[in-house]
Amino acid sequence: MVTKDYLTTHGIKASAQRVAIMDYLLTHKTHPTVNEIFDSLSPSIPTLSKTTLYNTLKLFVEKNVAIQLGIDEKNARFDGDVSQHAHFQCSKCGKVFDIYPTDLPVLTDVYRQRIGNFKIMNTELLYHGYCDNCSITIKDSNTEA
Amino acid sequence: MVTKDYLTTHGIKASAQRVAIMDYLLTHKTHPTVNEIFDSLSPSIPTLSKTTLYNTLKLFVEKNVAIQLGIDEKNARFDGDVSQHAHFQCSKCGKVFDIYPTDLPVLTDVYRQRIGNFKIMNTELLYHGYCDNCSITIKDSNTEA
DNA sequence: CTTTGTGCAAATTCTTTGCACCAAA
DNA sequence: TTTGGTGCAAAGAATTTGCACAAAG
Repeated sequence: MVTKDYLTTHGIKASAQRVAIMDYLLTHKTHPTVNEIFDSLSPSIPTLSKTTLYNTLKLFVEKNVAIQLGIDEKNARFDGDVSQHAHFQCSKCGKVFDIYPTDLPVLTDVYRQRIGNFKIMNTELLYHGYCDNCSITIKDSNTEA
Repeated sequence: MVTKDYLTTHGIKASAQRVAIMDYLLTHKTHPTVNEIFDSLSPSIPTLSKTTLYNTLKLFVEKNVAIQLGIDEKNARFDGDVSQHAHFQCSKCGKVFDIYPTDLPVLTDVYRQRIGNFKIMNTELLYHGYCDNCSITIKDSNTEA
């Protein structure tokens, strides 16, 4: 299985849980919260615990096979796409979307530099606003959360 | 007092608590957490409650006299500087620094645009790494948190 | 009075920790 | 065996909620 190799390549010992979690991240590019991952994997791995999820996701971030997003003020969200890209969260529906550098006027230069004497290890570009779908409906109703 | 006018100008009714909190934000550009603000103001306003802090900060963000930062995964942090600027958090000491566009190669163009069909209301550019001070000490010790 | 702000206490939610059990090398 | 992974239950921390009292118009 590819995911297993992907983990071992990055210095992570494979286990059924870890493979399942990595699989989930690579398959569902929805920037899931811990709970969302848990709810999705629980049926197939009934014994799965939140503790393992937290442990594993922390490990993934340390080993650079996942990133933790700061875009959602409520929950930690995770992304198995570690390539350089920005995120957009809709303030109405809460969904998080990927925005790749090609969609942006200028961006890549800003990344991974030294600013003054600060050594930058990683960069996060976040946008909040209204997505395609909610930009329209927001005019009709005030059904904000 | 200037702060009081500042609040009323932005459609916020002034109260002793609100003025004190806004004052704190404008004076201490340290991107404080709720607890930091609470600990600082408690001595002078002994009855101050966290509830009021949460209420007030939420109100400030809604009225655009403060922004809530997503840079710190642990706690919400607030900034009374609503001008466009980026933030850097040191992974070692935890301090948050302001980075203004002039310090960056390109930045302002990226802001406040429409990307595809998304309507962007606000933008946050976050950097994680090691600050001036910790860039040096990190070589000597492994005293990471 | 009437509306709005404040703050205590309790409840919720998210995350971490301690410890015992399991599995693989 | 020995080491490392898993998961339950409890603890901890941050934030929200319900409600009563106080303040201002």
